[in-house]
Amino acid sequence: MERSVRSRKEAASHMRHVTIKDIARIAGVSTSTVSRALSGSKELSEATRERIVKICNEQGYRVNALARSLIRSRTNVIGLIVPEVTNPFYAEVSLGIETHARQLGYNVMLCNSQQDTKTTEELFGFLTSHQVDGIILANSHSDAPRWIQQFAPHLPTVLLGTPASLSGDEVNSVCVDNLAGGRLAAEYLLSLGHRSIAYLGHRSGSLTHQLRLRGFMEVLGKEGLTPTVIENTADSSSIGAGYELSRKLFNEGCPHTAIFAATDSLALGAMQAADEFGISIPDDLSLLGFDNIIYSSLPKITLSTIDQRKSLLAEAAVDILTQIIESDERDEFTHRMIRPALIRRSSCASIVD
Amino acid sequence: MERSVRSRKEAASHMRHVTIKDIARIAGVSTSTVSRALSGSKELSEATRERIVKICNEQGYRVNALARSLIRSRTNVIGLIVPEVTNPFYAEVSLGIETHARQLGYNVMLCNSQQDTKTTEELFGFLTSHQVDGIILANSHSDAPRWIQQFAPHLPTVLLGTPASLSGDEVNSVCVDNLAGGRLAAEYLLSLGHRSIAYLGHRSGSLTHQLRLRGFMEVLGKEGLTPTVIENTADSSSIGAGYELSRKLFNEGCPHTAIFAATDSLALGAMQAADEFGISIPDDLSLLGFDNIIYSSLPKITLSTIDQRKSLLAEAAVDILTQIIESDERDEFTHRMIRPALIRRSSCASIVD
DNA sequence: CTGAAAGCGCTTACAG
DNA sequence: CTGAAAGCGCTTACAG
Repeated sequence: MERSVRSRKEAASHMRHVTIKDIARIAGVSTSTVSRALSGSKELSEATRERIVKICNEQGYRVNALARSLIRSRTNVIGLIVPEVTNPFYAEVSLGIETHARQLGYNVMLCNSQQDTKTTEELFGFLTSHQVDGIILANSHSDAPRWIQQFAPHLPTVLLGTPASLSGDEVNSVCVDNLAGGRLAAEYLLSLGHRSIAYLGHRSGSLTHQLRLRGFMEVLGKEGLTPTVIENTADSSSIGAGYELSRKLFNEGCPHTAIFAATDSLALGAMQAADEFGISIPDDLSLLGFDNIIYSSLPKITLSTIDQRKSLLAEAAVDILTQIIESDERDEFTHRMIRPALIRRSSCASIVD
Repeated sequence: MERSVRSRKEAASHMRHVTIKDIARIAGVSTSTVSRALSGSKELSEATRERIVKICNEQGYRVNALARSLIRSRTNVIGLIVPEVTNPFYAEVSLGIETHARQLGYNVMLCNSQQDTKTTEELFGFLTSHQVDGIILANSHSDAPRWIQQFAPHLPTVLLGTPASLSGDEVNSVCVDNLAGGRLAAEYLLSLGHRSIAYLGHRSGSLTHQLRLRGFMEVLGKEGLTPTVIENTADSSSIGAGYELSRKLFNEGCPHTAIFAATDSLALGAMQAADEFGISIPDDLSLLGFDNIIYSSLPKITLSTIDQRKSLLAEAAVDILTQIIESDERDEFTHRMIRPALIRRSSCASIVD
């Protein structure tokens, strides 16, 4: 009788999941014992635990993560908000975060904010509602620290990609050392013999860009050199922006032997423009990027660049976040810098006099 | 007394979330009423519902999705398993799926399987354990239909990217019409005047490739033409594979005026090889790809190709899945084909005699 | 070593 | 229109 009601239900909806109760009944023990057998609690005999585990496998039992999380008040999932996964930088970061998190026993819920503040706010709400243990916000918008403070004041969070402004902002952050990156770029170009260099696509509103430029100028300055800074007034460092800026530069008769672009995308735009102007890279002009997005390694592109080391960024973000989660520490804030790396491909050549 | 215990707890861990009980106490109603006010149940007076909603906002209340899902036995989250988000094809598909799902009130949990069977199995288990309402598996491996049947026999699922083998496989699927894509490629190349064409990188184990080739040959056949098929024995259609295959072809003195590559990545490899051999595209050789990955639109690349229309694929997959979820229908299987589109860029030229 | 009981934060018949 | 009660599937002190 009861059996028949049961099967009716099963037919109507998808198969009922087998629960801890079913296992308990079959094993002839209490649900507490089953629970303990599964949680690896060592306060029960090896014999029963094995028997129970065996039954679970036979029955295809899977713990209901919802119920478990509800009672443990831990979900072991962390939220990740990126502008768009289709951006290769964030795709790599996402993969790195997911992989590393899984190794540490966490799963990630990935959300695309489309670089929209309202959406970002909603996503924070959504993730909170799903009781994530923490959130990583990957974003280089200068308001990002504020978003974190407003939208998730009580949750462990880390900001990936922008340095949190130097003081006052109570957020954890991970980013590449942009200052060092700028220096690295200058040293490399200098070592190749370049002395007349343009810095392409500086967005003065971007903290990241500011730091890159500062490091770059610092090193050139020691040689008594000053780069020509080409400002980007658009609001993103797109290929298109790099193209427009470079066209203008080439039209005016570019006097430089090398261009350091604020990002790889800008450099890609510069390549396109150079192509149209019959300027050969690197024979006529050396071109150095920043980011090392996947595109840059493509055949026919092979852009030399400064690597952001996305997997290190990803790992550091996960490490910091999980430490906060597991230590319950909310009064300290850590800022981690990753050392950038020079990637030599074929877009820079040395000047032979 | 109780108060002081409470605040101690708050200090120790992160702030306790405000629950439905707190709201009920403040509003002077029962938790049932609060619940009803939030679920939009219309069986309560507009006055109280407004009052309750106001209190919820003031208190920053957010429903606990875990508890709600547990009792509703619906999570409104769908699982998505892709090989790797860093693959631009899957990045676009992921973004499309997340965006469309969110519009329909679903959230997605994205997992990277790294194209590994064991990982795939674990991910199915993980998602099941998290009680997702359904799973989309984006994968072009020919075993994919079997994975679905084995790992998620009782869950709504859809396979994106491969056609489920024509009968027997009880899975839902969405993919581009590869046969039509092959035809489209042939028609285009023919219209440009090409008569001696190579089909580059055919993997005979791939159902997708088989269909592309069949459509391609069908149209050429009508003109009495047969393409030279260059087999790819490697297990993936990488840029590297395309490069190696093309090098060999060019070394042997390529007699063709056009190459149709089985995928864009292969075409990219062909570009690289052509560059090295001093073969100009499209002046000396026309090159047509398949997929339309983002790379193909990059400056200096501008590959003509057959578009897989990822956003349509994504939407169709979500639509099918949510319909199954909401209808509880488990005995029908739908296979949706998306029409491919020709993208003309600059890698194909017409032959002038 | 094992079980009964309480409870995580909700929702939803069932009464009124 | 509203409340008391049961229950979703688990875990974890508390007893024994």
